[in-house]
Amino acid sequence: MLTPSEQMRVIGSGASDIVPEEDLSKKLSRGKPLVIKLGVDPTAPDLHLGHAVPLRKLRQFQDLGHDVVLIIGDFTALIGDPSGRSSTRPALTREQIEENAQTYIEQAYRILDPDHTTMRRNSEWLGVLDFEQVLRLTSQFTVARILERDDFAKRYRDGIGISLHELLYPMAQAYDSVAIEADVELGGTDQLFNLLAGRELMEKMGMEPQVCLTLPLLEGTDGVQKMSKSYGNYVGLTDEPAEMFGRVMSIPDELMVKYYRLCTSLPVEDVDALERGLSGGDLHPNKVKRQLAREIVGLYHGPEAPRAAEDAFDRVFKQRQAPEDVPVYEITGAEEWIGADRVVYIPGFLAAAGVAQSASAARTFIDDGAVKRDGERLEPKQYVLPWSDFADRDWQVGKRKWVRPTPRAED
RNA sequence: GGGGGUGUGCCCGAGUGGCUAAAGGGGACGGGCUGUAAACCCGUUGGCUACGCCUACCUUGGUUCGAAUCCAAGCGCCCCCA
Repeated sequence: MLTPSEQMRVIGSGASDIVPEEDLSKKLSRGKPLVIKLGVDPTAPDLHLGHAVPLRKLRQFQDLGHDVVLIIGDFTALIGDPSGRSSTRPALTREQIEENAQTYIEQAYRILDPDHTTMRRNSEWLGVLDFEQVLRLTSQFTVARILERDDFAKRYRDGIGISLHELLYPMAQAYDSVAIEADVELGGTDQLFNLLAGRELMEKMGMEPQVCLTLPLLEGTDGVQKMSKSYGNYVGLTDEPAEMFGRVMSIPDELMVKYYRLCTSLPVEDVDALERGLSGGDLHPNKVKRQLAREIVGLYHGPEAPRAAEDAFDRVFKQRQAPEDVPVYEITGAEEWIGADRVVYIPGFLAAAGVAQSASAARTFIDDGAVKRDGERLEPKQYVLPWSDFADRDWQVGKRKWVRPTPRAED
C-alpha cells in the first residue's frame, strides 16, 4: 500500500475539491481501508464519459486498497434529484428504476473492480423509515440552510415551483452516508451541497463525518453543456468503437486537455506536456485529438479497437468514402413508397430507413444536396428514381448516415 | 379561504378576430469552408408522392362567414393577501 501522502497525490489528481483535505489524510493515515461512497441516479440507463469520471476515481480508490460502496438511488429516484435542473423532474416508476439500475451496474463494471465493490440500494434504509423517523431527520436541517443550495435559491427567487419533497433530497442522500458509514463521498462539483449535507448529518448523529470529494463536470461534445443524454452531447461507454472515435473527435479543441485529464489514464506529466505543446503550437490539434480518441476507444474496447475505429473514421470523414459495412435496409417489396412500376419514392425510403425523421425532412435533405447515391449528389426535387438507380447502392444522408437498400433474398 | 396572473412549435418568446404553419432568438439539422471541430457565410426546421391538401397555438364546449386571438367551464403553473 502506498503511503498516505502518496495516496493523497493520486486521489487529488483530477479532483476539483477535497473538503476538508486534512480529514482525508487523517483517515488515510490510519492505514485501514476506507469506505468510499458514490450515489448513482438510475434515471438514465446509458452511461457516458461523464459518468465515468467519478467511476474512474472510485477505481483508483480500489486500486489503493479501499472499499467502494455504490449506492443505487432507487428510493431517491422517486424524488428525482433537482440538481442542475430548473424544474421538477418526473418521478420514475419502480420498474423503470430497477431496469435502469441493472444496466447501470453492468456498465459500471467495465470500470470498477467487481470484487471490491459493494452494491446497495438506498430503499434498503430509506424505504423502511416511518414518518416519525423522517420527522426526526428533518429536524436536523433548517429551511434556510436547504435554500442555500444554488438551484433552490434560484428557483425560489425566480418564482419557479419547488415541491416540498424535492427539499428532502439532500437529506435523503445525506442519510445514505449515515447508513453505510461513509468515509469519503464522491460527486460532481454540482453535488457539493448534497455531499456536505451528508457530512453535517453524520456529525450531528455523532459519527465521524465523511470527506467530500468533488470532481469537475465534464462538458459534452458541444463543449458547452454538461454531458448528458438528454442534450445528445454524450459519448456512450457502450458506443461502437467507430462511433465513439467520431464523437470524441467532435469535441471542441479547448476541451481536449480536460478530456485527457478526466477520461484517460495518461499520467499527469504526459498531459501537461501535451498541453504545453498545444499552446506553444508545437503540436497539431488534430493529431492530439486523434490520440485522445484512440486512448478513449482503447480504454473501453481494448487495445486493438482504436486502429480500426480510426481507419473507419478517416474513410468516412477524411476521404469521404462509404464505411466498410454500410447498414443494409431490407426491401420486402411491400413498401408503399415503391410504385407499381417499381419507381421508388426516395423520401419515403429515407424516412423508412431511419436516416431522415420524415419524408418531408428527407425532401429537405435532397433539396439541400445532403443526399448522395454512390457518392453522387441527387439534384434538388429529384424525389423519384427507377428501381435500377436505387437498389443495391450506397445511400448517404449528411456526413455520417449511410444505408444500402437490398431486396430480401428469396428462398 | 380571497384576489390577480399565465399556458403558443424542441426551448425561450411575439402575436389580441381574417394578410398566421404562426415574427424574433436559441438549439438542432444540412451545404460551404476546415484539421474532425470551433468561428464564419448560406439554407432548412408540423405532416403528406406536395405549387395543393391535412393537422396544429393546454382541454372541452360556445360566439362568428371566419379564432392562437372573443366567451364559458375545466386542468396545470405562478404571485399576492389571509
